[in-house]
Amino acid sequence: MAAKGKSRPTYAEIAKLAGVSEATVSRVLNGDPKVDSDRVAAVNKAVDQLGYQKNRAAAALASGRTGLIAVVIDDDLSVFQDPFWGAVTNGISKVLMENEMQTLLLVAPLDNIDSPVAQYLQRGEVDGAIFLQLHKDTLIKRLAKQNLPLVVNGTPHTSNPFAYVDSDNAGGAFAAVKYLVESGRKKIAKITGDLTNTAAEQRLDGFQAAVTDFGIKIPRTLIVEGDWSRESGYNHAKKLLSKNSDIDAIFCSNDLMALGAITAIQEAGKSVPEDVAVIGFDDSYLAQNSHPGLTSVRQDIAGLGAEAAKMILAKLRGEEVHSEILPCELIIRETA
Amino acid sequence: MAAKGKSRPTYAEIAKLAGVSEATVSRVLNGDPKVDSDRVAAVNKAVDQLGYQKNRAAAALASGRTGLIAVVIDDDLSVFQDPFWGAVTNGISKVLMENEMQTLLLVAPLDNIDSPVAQYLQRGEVDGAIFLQLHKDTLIKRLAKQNLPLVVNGTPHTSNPFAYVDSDNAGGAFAAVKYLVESGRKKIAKITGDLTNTAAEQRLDGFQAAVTDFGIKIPRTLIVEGDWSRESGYNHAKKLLSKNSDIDAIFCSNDLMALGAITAIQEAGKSVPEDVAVIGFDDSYLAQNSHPGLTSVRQDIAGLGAEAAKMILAKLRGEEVHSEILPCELIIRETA
DNA sequence: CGTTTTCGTGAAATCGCTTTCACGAAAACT
DNA sequence: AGTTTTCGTGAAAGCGATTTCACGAAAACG
Repeated sequence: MAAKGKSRPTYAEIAKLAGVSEATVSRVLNGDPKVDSDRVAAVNKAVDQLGYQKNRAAAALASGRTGLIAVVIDDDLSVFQDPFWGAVTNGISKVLMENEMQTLLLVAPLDNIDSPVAQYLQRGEVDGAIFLQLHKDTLIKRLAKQNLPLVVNGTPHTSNPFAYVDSDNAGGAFAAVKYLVESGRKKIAKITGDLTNTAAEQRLDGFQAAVTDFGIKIPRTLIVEGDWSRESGYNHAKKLLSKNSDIDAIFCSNDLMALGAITAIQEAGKSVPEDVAVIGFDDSYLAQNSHPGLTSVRQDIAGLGAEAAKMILAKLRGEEVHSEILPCELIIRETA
Repeated sequence: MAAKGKSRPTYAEIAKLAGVSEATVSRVLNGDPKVDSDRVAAVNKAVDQLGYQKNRAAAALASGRTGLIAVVIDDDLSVFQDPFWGAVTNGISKVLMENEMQTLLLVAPLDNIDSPVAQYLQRGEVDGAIFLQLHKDTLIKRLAKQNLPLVVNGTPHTSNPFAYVDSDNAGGAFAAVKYLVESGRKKIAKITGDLTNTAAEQRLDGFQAAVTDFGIKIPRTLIVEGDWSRESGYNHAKKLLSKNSDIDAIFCSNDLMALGAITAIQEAGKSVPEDVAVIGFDDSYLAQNSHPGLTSVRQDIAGLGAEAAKMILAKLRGEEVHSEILPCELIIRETA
């Protein structure tokens, strides 16, 4: 009576072939250590022989674990305009896949705490979540309270007990300034990102730490707040240069503003890097393909994703997880 | 005896509260039209009252439908370096989510037909798949044979019955050339992409169609094959200019090569666009943020994703699906 | 008005795996 | 040697939906 159809094999067949119970099959397939090794071998052999592959839905229903990790992206931020988050997601996906977990992409506005995404996450349809660049942490807090394992990419504002991964923004900024100082620059301007953003804040902190460390005096007026856009880099640089003709370097908190600054510098009749050196941040596609080549601080983007994934996996295993800060590297090209 | 715990409600509770059977609950929740309207109302009311949310795993096990669509990305192509695929994925995700489906991200090398990804797809753990930029179609063919609904993003080589979405590459190229001709350019060079790629091919076709249409003569030597890289744009442009000092426009099959070409033109002591006009393709982040602003052919990237998603959904509904070609738009900036 | 269809409905089987529980055998204790 | 623990194992009870099937009532038929 046994269906010899084309349908995929189940535990029943494996159990019969291996001469054990279905319970034992389950134990073997889930790596339970206390199964007699002969039986383990028998089951594995049967599995191979039948070309068995587990039905995830059934496993999920029975165990309550879906094998899915959500990558949550705030739509508002037009996150995918920049390849940055794509690369991070890529890194996440790779590590998860190696661990037989899958990546579920959740792109949606996160403003509303009762949005479909929020509901989805609370419904237990994923085993964990990785948030990319989160601002408001109301949702996160709630989810954390519900014991959904989660990891944040980027430093959260509040000192909540969220595990997070981030680049060493301050360290990267420090290295950039160090390099500028060592190449003889004295009057270094800084165009920050939107300072409500922790990354922008940290990059500024690193700048100031370096300035202090190297004992150079930078007047307050040389530090201005941009908004990450090319225009903001252009406008700020223009203003800075008109008021301070002796500026010999501008450090921008991202590449886009750096490119804007370069345009402003050139329009002011000065050359880069001879008159004014420029350093960006991110070592984005833009920096890599600009002309002249933009010197920039590179983040370990794939690493950011990979670490986040590893952290989630560790959490699922019930391990204690600590936040991680990944080092940045200064990539020297032509503008500094 | 009924557990009044915190666990989520199930059909059993809804059925009891609404005074109907579980079967009817299922019918209502799945939109079966032939249920008495009073009962529909009763069930809906109970659902609201209990704050019920369906358990996907259970539904998946029972129905064989997972509610998941895979977005398959070939890792080889470092697809996420360019925000293009991220944007497409974003578009897909949005449409799927509106239809209560989720996006499963599968990033992996697709060379091996027995790779984990391939297995995963064949295992029926997703209801359908959208392939981004696929080259070898061995895997696709096999999956199609297994009746996995799938849609390809980008025109496949073979004239297989795969449904696909693509931009009107030829049309976009045609428009670019038309614009060049209308602004008085006579000697237009073309740097193509890697011609094993269908998009590169189509962009060349469009170029040639326009050239023929407008009755201008372009010597063979003005059409060269690049490889999408900045260097290839630079090198080809340099060579072209040295041999043909009267070139007054270069149309490149992507933005990166266009930027390379601009550098070459400027190094040759000519100005853009006065001496030589340049048009790129993709209207990428790069084009939008270059200086001078790069004139480029924009694809409807989000539309590409959205259409692909809609096509998959239609296929799931059992509808006949036809491939779609989305129009491109010439974005005029400063280089032409 | 009797007979055949159609229609809405509920009971119950099912999807394939996980996990609790109980049990006998072996190991570790008095 | 007798008792208590530990250990590996299988039977069986879920997990929470979907779907088939059969049934009575209503509609349509002759």
